[in-house]
Amino acid sequence: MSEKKLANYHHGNLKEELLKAAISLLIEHGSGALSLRKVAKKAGVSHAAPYRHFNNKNALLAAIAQQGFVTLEAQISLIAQKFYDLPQKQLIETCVVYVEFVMQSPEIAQLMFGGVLDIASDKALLEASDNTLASLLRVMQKGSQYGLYIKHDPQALTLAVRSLIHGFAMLIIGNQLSSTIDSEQQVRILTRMLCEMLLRGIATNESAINEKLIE
Amino acid sequence: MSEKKLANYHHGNLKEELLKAAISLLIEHGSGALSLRKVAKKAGVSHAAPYRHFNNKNALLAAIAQQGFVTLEAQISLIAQKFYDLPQKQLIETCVVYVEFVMQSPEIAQLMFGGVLDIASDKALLEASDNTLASLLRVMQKGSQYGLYIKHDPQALTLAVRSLIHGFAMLIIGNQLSSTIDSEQQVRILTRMLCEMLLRGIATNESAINEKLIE
DNA sequence: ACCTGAACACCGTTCAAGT
DNA sequence: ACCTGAACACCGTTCAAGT
Repeated sequence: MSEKKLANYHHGNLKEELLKAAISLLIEHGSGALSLRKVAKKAGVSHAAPYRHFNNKNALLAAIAQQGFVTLEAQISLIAQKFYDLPQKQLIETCVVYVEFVMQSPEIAQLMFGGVLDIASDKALLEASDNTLASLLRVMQKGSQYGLYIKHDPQALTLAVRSLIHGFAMLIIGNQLSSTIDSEQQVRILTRMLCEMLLRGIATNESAINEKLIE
Repeated sequence: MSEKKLANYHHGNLKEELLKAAISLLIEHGSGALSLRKVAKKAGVSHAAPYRHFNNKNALLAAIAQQGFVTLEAQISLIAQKFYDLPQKQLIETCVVYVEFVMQSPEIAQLMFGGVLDIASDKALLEASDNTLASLLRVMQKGSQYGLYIKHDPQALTLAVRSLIHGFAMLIIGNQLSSTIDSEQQVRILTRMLCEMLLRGIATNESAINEKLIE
């Protein structure tokens, strides 16, 4: 007993260990079952040890969310790079990647987007969040440069795409689409369909002319 | 002491009292601070009393979510009735109402949509959720009858509108749009803008033709 | 500098006992 | 039938004390 304990006593990377332990508990048993004490136990330290590395439980959760934003940003940037000269494909594949990320890590997505954490109060978290948004904005700016979109500025375009795909992803992990969704393949198809609908519109030309949209 | 206590002892509407107490605690102090024991205290009963009326804490939360779905459904149906022969206005005002509901009751919205509750396992909750979705579907069907939309079936149209507006609303309460949003009036404007973008599309005709959307 | 163990004020849930 | 009070196994957080 004492041998392993002594070896780990000042191991220096307890912060990383705690993060890894927390993430694996989160994925295995859900956020409802995640306690700091279990994280500490899983990392092999006392329940008070995490407080050397995180101010409180929320700070640990914020670190997980931050890591989530970094991962998502990397995936979006990878897509942007992969389809450098195909802005419309960039857009669609970015949306696919976004939805797949949320579906693959629903608990982490809830930490990132659920509003429990005060993003603005954590500098590193805010930066990671901003970077993710910036990568999406870049995709839309690219499309604008290619003359892909009508009138609207990239900020508005980003908000529209972001809302659409975020809503779809959150509906999925919120179990609001259980009757609509049955396979991962279908999610890809629906994501593309939604992008197509936003890109081309869902109104007929006649109705768009015949009825005033804004009173 | 005994007078009031005896009067309330078998008051019969403790279930309603508990719900009201829970909702007011939820609104005042957030879901993180909501405990069954505080709810019981606020309702003036012992901490074990709620278990006569709810199987567990989640059952209480499910009842709150159910009530939320009923309220939202009523608001959507009211809009549909108010603009009976203006399907496009129906759509836009429904979206406005949806976003305003979520903004006004973010904690309840999280219960409804956050995925913590297993909606399918609670008959009453599932029914309320289904009714809400049905009211939105009816709005889209109405528009289809009026020839407002191109090709897509009402299910697909509903998914698109729902994703867009749900995403926008959840981004707002998830504090993801703090730099974009500053007033309630602006939310209305942005909601209308997003609806318009989905209705008319964001792609130029040229780009929609020049580049294949689906590989 | 880093971790432990006891302590405190909370939880959700159960259950015998009271009315 | 409905509620109470004690009890249990958990929490997050703090802090003196150990190495």
